[in-house]
Amino acid sequence: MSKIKETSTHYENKKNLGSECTEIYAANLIGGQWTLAICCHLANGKLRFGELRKRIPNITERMLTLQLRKMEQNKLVKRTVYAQVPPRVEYELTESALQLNPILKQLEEWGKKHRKTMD
Amino acid sequence: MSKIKETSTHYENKKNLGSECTEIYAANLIGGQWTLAICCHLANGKLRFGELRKRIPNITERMLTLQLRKMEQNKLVKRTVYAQVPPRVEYELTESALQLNPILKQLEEWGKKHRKTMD
DNA sequence: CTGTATCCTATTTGATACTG
DNA sequence: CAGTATCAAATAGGATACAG
Repeated sequence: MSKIKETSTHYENKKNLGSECTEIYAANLIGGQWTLAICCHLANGKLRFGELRKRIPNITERMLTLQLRKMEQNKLVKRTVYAQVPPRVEYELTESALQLNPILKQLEEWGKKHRKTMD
Repeated sequence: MSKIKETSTHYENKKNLGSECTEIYAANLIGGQWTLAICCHLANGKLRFGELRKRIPNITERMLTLQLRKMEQNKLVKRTVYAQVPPRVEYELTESALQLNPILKQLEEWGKKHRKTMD
C-alpha cells in the first residue's frame, strides 16, 4: 500500500473512472484484498488490533495496519486510542460503513448463485 | 494481468479469502480496474470490441482484451464471433451479470452518500 | 477490425526484524 | 500491545509494434 504516484497514467485512469462512475468509486473503496474481511469481523462490534489479527488468518501486522489506515482515511473505520500502558486501540465500523452491510449481504447472495454457474 | 503464480502466499491468501467469504469472492469478480466500466457500457445491450474501446476513455486494446477474457472466464460476459472478413466480435452481459445490476445501483447510491462524508 | 507479443513501469503484498 | 522499517516478491497496468 505504498503511496500512489500522482503522475502515472495508471493513477489518472483510476481517478477518472472513480470520479465519473460512483459504483466504481464504491468498488474501489471495498476492493482491497483484506478490506471486506475486516468489515466482516467488525460487523458485530469493535475489536482491538490484536483481536483482529487473530481472527483474520494469515494477515500480517503490516497489512492489517495498512488496510486499517486506508479504511480510516476512507471513513470506513473509526480508530480509538486509549492512553494506557500497554497500549489499547479499538477499531469499529463507521455509520457509513454499517450502511454497506445490506448491500454486502446481497452481493453474497449473488455470489452464491453465480458460483453454481461456474462449473 | 499476468498469469498468477499458484505457489505464492499472495495467491493462497486471495484464494482462501474468496472461498470462505462469498462477498469477497463476488467483490473480486468485479474488482478489476475496468470491469465495472465494461459492465456499465454493456448494460444496455451488446457492443463490438471497437465500440467498447471508443466508449471507454483511455483503455488500451491490451487491457480491454485482458479484462474481457477474464470476465468471459468468470461468466460475466458472452463473446460471439462472426465468421467474416473483417472480423466482427460482439460482447454482452450474461444473465448472471445482469442480475448484478440492481446491486450496483445500490452501491452507487451508497457511494454518493458516502462521498459527502469525505470532506 | 480484432486482437497478440514484447518490454517496461507502477503498485500491492509478504517476510522478517525491530521499537516505544 | 500495537505498531514501523526495510527489503524482496508478485501482480497489475501501460506503450508500442505488429499479425490474421
